[in-house]
Amino acid sequence: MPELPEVEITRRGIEPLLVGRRVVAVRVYNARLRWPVPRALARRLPGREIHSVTRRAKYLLVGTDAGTLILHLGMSGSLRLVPEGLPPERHEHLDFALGDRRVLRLRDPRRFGAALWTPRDPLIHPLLRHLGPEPLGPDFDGARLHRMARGRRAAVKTFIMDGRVVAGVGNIYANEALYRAGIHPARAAGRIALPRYERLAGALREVLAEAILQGGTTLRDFVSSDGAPGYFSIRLRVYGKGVGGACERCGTVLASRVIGQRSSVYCPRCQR
DNA sequence: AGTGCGGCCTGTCCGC
DNA sequence: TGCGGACAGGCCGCAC
Repeated sequence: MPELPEVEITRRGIEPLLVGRRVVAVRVYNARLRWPVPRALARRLPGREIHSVTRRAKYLLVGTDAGTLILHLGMSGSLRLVPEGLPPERHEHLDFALGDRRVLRLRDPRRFGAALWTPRDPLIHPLLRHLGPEPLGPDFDGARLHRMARGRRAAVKTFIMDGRVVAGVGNIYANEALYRAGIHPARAAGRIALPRYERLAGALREVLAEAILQGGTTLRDFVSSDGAPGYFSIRLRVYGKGVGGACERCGTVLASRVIGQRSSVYCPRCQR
C-alpha cells in the first residue's frame, strides 16, 4: 500500500513526465473512486501547462496556472505509463494522455484513491487544510509532538497517525518508528516526556527517509509499462513479523494487537 | 475538543 | 478442492 515514501517516489517518477508539459485529454473509465471524479477535472486540466508536481502528506498535487489536480493513491493505487491506444484493464480508471503517444494511467483496485480538481490554492482545500507538518520538513520535531500531545489520552500510535498532528504517517511506518524509538504503541500520547518525543520524531524521519532512499534505487523502472512501481522493501523490523516474530534487539516474541482499529506490532520488552 | 467508530472496496488468506 | 467469510488498509465524517 502506498505509504508516504511510495507516494514520494511516485512524485519523483511523474515529475519529469509532467512539468513543462500539458495533459491533452483526461479519460475517465470509472468515476467512482473515494469521491466521484469531478467533471471539472476533464474539463479544466487538459491544455494547461503543468508547472509543478508536489506532495503534501500522501496527496500528489499537479499544479497548473488554472488549478491543481489532487491525486491520492488510497491503498491500492498506482500510476503507470502506457502507450496511447492500449485499452484499459480491469481496475484502470483514469487516463492522463500526454500527447506524445504516452498515457499516465491510474490503476486502483480498491478505489480508495481520489482524483480531484481545485481551481484554488490546494493547500486550503478541505482535505489538506488541517494537515500538520510534513514529517520530513523543517516544522516537525519532538517539541511540537510533545506540545500537541499535552493532555491527550489516545494511544501514541493513534496520535502520530492523525494527519493534523503530522502529515502522512501510515500504519506501517508508525509501527516501525515506535519500535525504533522504544515507545509502546498503546501508551497515552500525553504521558510521554519530551526526550522520548524527540527520539520518536527522529525515528520517524529516519525510517521514512530510509524508505525513500531505498525506493530511489528502483526509480529507474518506475512507472514503466510493465506494472506496479517498485514498492520497495525497506527491511521492516516489526511490521509484518507479527505472528511468532522475534525482536531483533532482545529476542522477545513480538506482540500483535489492534490499537485504534489498526493492527499494531511491537516488542513488549523494548517498547515501554 | 478529543475520541472512537462506521463505511467505502476488493484481493488475499484462512477455515471448513 | 472449492467456497464463504473475515480481514486489511487510509482516512473522512459523524456521533458522543
